[in-house]
Amino acid sequence: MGDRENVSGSARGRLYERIYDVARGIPKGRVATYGQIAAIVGKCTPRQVGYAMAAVPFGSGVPWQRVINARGTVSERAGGDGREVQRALLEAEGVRFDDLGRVDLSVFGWRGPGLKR
DNA sequence: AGATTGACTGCAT
DNA sequence: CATGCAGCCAATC
Repeated sequence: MGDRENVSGSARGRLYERIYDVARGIPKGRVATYGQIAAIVGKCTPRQVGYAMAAVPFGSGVPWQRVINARGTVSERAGGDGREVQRALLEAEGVRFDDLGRVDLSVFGWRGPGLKR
């Protein structure tokens, strides 16, 4: 059978799978930026991370909500809604947002794989 | 093969 | 803090 690496219908894994793997490494109650993920994965830019996150299948086990932009804000993605859902999920994990809807990356920002706190 | 878009980043104004 | 511009690379048309 042709091994076509068919991941969830569309898109080949490879790069995506690598990004998902890093995303799964984000501890609960912490958030990482697209640039951070890209740096850990290597050979990939924040755009690709964002693109990969947009392609995350629902319930795939990837904490896509823990991935936000470098400004500590939640990006407004296609569809318009969902941004508030992401915030609710993060708050449920212990991440605190300020009145402007921003997260203090110096406190909740993930420092990297294996490095906790 | 070329043009367009995109859950980004960083710096300049 | 808002807006604009350049760099970046993969997916889509």
